[in-house]
Amino acid sequence: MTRPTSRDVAHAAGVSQATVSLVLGDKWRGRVSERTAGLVREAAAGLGYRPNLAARSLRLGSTRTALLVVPALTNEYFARVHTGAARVAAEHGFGVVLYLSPDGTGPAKDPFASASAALDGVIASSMAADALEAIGGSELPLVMLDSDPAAGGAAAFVNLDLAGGVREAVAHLRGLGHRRIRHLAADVPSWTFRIRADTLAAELGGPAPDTVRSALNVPAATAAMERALATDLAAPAAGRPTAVLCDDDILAVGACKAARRLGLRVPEDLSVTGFDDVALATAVEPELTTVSLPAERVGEQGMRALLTVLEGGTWRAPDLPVALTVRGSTAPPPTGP
Amino acid sequence: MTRPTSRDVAHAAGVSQATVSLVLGDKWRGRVSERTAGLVREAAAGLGYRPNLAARSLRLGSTRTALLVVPALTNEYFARVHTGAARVAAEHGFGVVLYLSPDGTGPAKDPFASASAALDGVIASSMAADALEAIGGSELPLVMLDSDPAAGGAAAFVNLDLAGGVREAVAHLRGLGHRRIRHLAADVPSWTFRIRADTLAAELGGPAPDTVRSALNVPAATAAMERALATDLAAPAAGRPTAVLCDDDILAVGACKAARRLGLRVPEDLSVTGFDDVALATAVEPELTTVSLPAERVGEQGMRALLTVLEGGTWRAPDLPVALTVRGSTAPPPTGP
DNA sequence: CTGTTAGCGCTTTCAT
DNA sequence: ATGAAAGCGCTAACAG
Repeated sequence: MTRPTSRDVAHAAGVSQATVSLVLGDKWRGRVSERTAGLVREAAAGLGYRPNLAARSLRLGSTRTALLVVPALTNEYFARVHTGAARVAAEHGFGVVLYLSPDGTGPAKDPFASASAALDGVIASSMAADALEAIGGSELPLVMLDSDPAAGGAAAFVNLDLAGGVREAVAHLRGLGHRRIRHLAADVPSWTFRIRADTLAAELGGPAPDTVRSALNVPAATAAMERALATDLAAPAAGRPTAVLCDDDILAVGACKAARRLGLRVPEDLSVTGFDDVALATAVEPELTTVSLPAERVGEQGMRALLTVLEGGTWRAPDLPVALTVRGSTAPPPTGP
Repeated sequence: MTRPTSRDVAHAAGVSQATVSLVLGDKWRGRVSERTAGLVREAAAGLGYRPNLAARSLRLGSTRTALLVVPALTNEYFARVHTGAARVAAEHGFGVVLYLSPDGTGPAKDPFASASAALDGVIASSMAADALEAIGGSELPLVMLDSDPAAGGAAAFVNLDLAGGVREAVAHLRGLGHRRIRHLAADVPSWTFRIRADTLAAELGGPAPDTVRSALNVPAATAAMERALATDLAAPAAGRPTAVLCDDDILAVGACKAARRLGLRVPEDLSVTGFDDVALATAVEPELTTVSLPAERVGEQGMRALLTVLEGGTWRAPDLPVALTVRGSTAPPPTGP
């Protein structure tokens, strides 16, 4: 009752192992007769033959497996990136194994200590940069997601037009009449967030004066924003920020909660915009005006880029477009008293 | 500049390959001298040696890899199950590879078509039952999560005390004064939801009269509940359901949105309870009263169970306890007009 | 204590 | 058109 090997198939079909390999590897055109090929396939199916991947990898020297390095899957954005990457991988007979960077209690200190760590390449998010240090020495092809292209160090980059998203959000708020915009920034030292801050500063014509930082979870964002709002309310109303641009939907949700706790209505008293457009954005009320990011496409492109690099090619592509989705959390600022 | 093999290490250390294997495999006590062992480790470190997992798997016949079958990681519950499973796996030198069942566009039709599919065992959620059919023929050890233990077919089961959770929720609502409780059920043919319905029916002393079914996403739940509520409001107030027990936090969020759209306040006019206690539950307002499920523990236990089975052991454990977390979405029913 | 040897299941020349 | 044989890197008997 042990698993059938290619030798068993060969024996059953009355041919040699080599022939089995050719037929099943789809490399037999003109080298094996139609009839023999049929016999082999029948025998394989009959025995329920499955090639032993370990043996194949050993022989071929490649595992057809990519490592995806992200901070955590509980962040829906990354769950979607994974989905996209896994889909494209599967289409090409590749597998994806995850390495969750040590933000939480990541699975392993060293991605290569993990048993599945026989890898052909790595796809990594900028939010998992620290984890990459562990990989550092490795000579594997690397594709960076949402990272500073100028930084180099990777074989390919997949980026979103985040600057465009920020500009769209700012234009939307300005169009509504907002003059002073606060920035609720993610307190994460990652390029994907720095570019938001830099773009906002450029838009506002100077370093953003009203920046608040918060960890990437709702309670932290609520607390941070509550403090900021309390300060604002204590000061004269004139010139007070009337809108908050948030680095992430999670932060935006926190901002909304904070506003409501202090008796402010969203969007009548305070406008809020988010980033990502995950399910959360439409789960809350009011639904969030937010910059929609094509998370799955990021994963897909990342995998395509890696595949291309592995084939010796070069990967170049424009930034993925993003778009502001206007919903209920933004409105004109309150009119004077 | 090719990757060093154990032979290279042996050569560098001036010993044989076998000795290297013993030392690095930590099986050298009393068989190799301290000094030689040190030499080997030094040489390995110096060369940056990494064992070739494919070769090891081939030799050992086991891959130290488990397949985790879940519907989708974008559901935070399953992302957390994965986190738990991956942690325990890593502690034991195992890897976890994911198979997302075809609810969405799963990565592959056949989990074993995937390249990473050199597996020692499978851990599967009951919500991914269809995917298991594809695996059907396989002789791999199987651990089922949240599935009917009476159904058999698996080497081990990891279950939650969902019935206890339902009973707690009902008791809570009854204690507040609710007499008629509606059930917003997940329209998913999976044991984890059937047990909720069955327990509720038992509690109510008969088949739940006010059941509404919905797909597991916020918009669907909102729509389904909106319809139900509209009917209720058209009927006389007396005897109208005053509380909704939802199979999942996602559904509960939908129920809250529906209520608000029809001008009902939560919890003053309608009480709502959820299931899972994911981040969403505290992101919305009011925060959800919900049955908290230890998702990561489910993943951990699942992996432990599989490890035990792989070692030839038998796994038995009581259902994991759950607990109702009371927050703002439940209150006494409205008093008569 | 350490080295030699065989072989896991597969792919791929090279003969025939 | 097919078969024989070598070898990928590792581990586990068995010798010495």
